[in-house]
Amino acid sequence: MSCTTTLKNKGLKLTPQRRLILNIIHESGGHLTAEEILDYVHARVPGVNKSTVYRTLELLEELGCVYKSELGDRFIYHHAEEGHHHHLVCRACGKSIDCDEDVFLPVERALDKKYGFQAHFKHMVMSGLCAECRDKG
Amino acid sequence: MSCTTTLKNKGLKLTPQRRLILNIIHESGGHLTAEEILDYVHARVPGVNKSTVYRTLELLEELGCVYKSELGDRFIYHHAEEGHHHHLVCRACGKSIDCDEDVFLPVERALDKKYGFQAHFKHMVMSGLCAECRDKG
DNA sequence: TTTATAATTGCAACTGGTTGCACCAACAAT
DNA sequence: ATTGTTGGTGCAACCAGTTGCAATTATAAA
Ligand SMILES: [Mn+2]
Ligand SMILES: [Mn+2]
Ligand SMILES: [Zn+2]
Ligand SMILES: [Zn+2]
Repeated sequence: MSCTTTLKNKGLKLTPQRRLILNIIHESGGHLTAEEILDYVHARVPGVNKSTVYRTLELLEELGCVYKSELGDRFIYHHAEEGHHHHLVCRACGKSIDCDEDVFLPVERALDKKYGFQAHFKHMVMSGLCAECRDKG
Repeated sequence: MSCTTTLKNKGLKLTPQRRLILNIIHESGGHLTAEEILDYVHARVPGVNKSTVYRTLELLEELGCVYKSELGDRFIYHHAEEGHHHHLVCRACGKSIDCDEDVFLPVERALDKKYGFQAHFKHMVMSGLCAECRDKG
């Protein structure tokens, strides 16, 4: 479902500020921090308040329109309708490998079967050792 | 390996402040926020500075002595030598289900096989729908 | 012991992000 | 058209957590 209809279905409004923030995340193709988004917003419409931006990001995440992922020491935002994938980040060399979205299917099935729990793993960022760094160290 | 030897092996010191923080996390049995840890530290030794506490928590996490997990809107610290498990948190009713640590083994094996990437999933907190709430909604 | 080196802490200033609140805009009911 | 209600924004004060730095401590070399 599109962000626009998700908002409307909940009686929420697609204000100019929200449209602007959604456009910025969408055009970027993913991986913007809140601070970067705030900068882009100010570059286009200087008057928008930072609390509006942070509140909008929180709202969009709760609605499932964007995903928030912990990447190293910061958080990045990713449009939910972009191509789905995960990231493997090497803690030794810092390299990031794109990862197929299906690797978590066995976990989702096991959690459902054992606990009746319905979980979805979206745009996960995993820290670990890449093949090269593992062979060295 | 124990925290003490991990520190010594890296030329780092087990100062009274660090020992105190480790004891607090260990005795709690897990799930303390940084702010709660800071409060417990001040209750025992009022002079310790907050920057020391935050820097110590960051250090212990990097060393792998404690795990930091995102639980809802806050972060909790968990002693690495406590019993290993994960948490399933229902986003509808808030209930937390303890989860077997082995559920991520298929993912760890798949990442290793497909990408040569070595990842370890420790004390994960997963958001989703529990059985009861799924049946209702 | 004396000196050099590196680790650690406390302090104070700073910053990213949050919160309470008054005002404003959209919309529905009368 | 008027009123009532709900949602959204800007503003300013606030707070948790970070950072730079000088002073302190432990350790090792001379
Ligand atoms: Mn991505
Ligand atoms: Mn736990
Ligand atoms: Zn690597
Ligand atoms: Zn539930």
